[in-house]
Amino acid sequence: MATGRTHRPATRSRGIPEATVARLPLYLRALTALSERSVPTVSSEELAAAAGVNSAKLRKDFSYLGSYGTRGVGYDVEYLVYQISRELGLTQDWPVVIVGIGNLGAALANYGGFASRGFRVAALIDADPAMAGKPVAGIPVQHTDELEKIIQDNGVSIGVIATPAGAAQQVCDRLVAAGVTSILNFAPTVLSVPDGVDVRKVDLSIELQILAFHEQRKAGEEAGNGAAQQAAAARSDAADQGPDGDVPAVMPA
Amino acid sequence: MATGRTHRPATRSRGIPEATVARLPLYLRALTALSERSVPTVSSEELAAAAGVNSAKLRKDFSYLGSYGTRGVGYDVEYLVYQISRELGLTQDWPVVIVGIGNLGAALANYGGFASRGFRVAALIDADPAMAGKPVAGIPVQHTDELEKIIQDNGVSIGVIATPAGAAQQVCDRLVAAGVTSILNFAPTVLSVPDGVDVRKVDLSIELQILAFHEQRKAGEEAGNGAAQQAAAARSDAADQGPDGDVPAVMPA
DNA sequence: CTCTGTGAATATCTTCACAGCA
DNA sequence: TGCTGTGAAGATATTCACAGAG
Repeated sequence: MATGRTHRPATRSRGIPEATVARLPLYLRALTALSERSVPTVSSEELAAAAGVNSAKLRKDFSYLGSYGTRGVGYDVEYLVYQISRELGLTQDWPVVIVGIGNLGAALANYGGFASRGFRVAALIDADPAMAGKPVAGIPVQHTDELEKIIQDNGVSIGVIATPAGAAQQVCDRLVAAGVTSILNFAPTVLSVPDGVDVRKVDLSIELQILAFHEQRKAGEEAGNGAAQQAAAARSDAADQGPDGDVPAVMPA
Repeated sequence: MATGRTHRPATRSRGIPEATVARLPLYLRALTALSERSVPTVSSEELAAAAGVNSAKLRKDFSYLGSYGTRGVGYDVEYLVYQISRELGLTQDWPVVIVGIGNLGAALANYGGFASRGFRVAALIDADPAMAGKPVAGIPVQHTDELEKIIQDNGVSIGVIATPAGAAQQVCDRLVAAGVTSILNFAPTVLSVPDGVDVRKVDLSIELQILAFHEQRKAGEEAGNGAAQQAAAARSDAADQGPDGDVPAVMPA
């Protein structure tokens, strides 16, 4: 099955574009904050500002979910929180395992945001026998030998890989064989998985390199400008994780 | 405010599309691995497989950099490593500060991939006075009061924020005021920055939510199928930022 | 012949701009 | 009115498919 070329048509899962799905968590976070402040409704303009996107995009995104707003008024915060949560599948509980309990794995285990939204750390797994039984974030680390059993006993379908790069593919294979179909990969490697398994990666080094690229370009273009330029407060804001506006590129003063 | 309409033409930094820039680090990693194995040349097909992308995309990406390949042969590994490194600005040294030395900050400080490619941890900064002076990853933590001085003395233009969400914007403002123009944000908040400052974010919780969305859909579509995968159903795959597709691409033995 | 480089065709995403409901 | 919802336009990104260099 080497050179796949199964060429799926990119298949936006149901009818919701992938780009929209990636923004839903952002909206949800902003809405949750509003909800905690007991704000009853928001306009697309306000919510968009809070989420760091433009309002037309937000409205278009919501239009894929249905018509949950009221013209002339805005969106009901609580209702929207519920709808987005449901759409994202956060109304159910997702047991997650973290494999590789080094510095990063431990940090992830301790990360509060984990538990907050439907995700529950079902187990911590590490290959080092010395770690076995040692509690991290209140959860005892288990040995890799138990991996398959843990996955099955807990009905885990989401796995987080925080091992060194060299071990990642092997761990991945075992997770998938045991039934995991979604993987969040922190190891700096490309993982091969069968069709039907989702992989997302988080890679510090790649992010820094992308920043360096733009940084270098800034230095080159402003070619003489030294330090902090208090650009007229223009306060654009970092939108998506990816393409944020930036790029002064001969800014039109 | 929001509706600035400054409408810069999206300005792909020079002429290199953002999507291509985001993949260059991936290619570079694959090439570096080949280089270490002393492989002299690669075809677009092989390199694409190693990087987890399709070969047409890779060739198109490289075409933005110039014509560095040889028809009928492939690409010279060493040469390409050099060209991509230069394009990404990795031939120079980038001092980086990490602000917020909790579990995550400490993990990042210890992360090897940091130093590997032109990035150097110039300083660790934390608001907790009790942390001051304590070495993490061999680097003594300094107090937030020193932030501006550290940035200026070291000529830092890239900052990493690993503080709690509540402190992130404030830290961000100080970094920017001190001269930082690229920020990697690990805090689960949207940061506002002036024009000309790049922000990229890494957010565990968002990634998990995106996986949950697809996971839910899988469960729904296969609707009767119990455990193991092997769904014939339509497949989406890791999209967005992690454009490693399904990519079986097993090494051609 | 093989494999790059690229125009052209698609597919996807973003933004505009405005009809029309509350 | 004020704001949502959305067709249509515009911008990016991906993929195809093949001319042509080596």
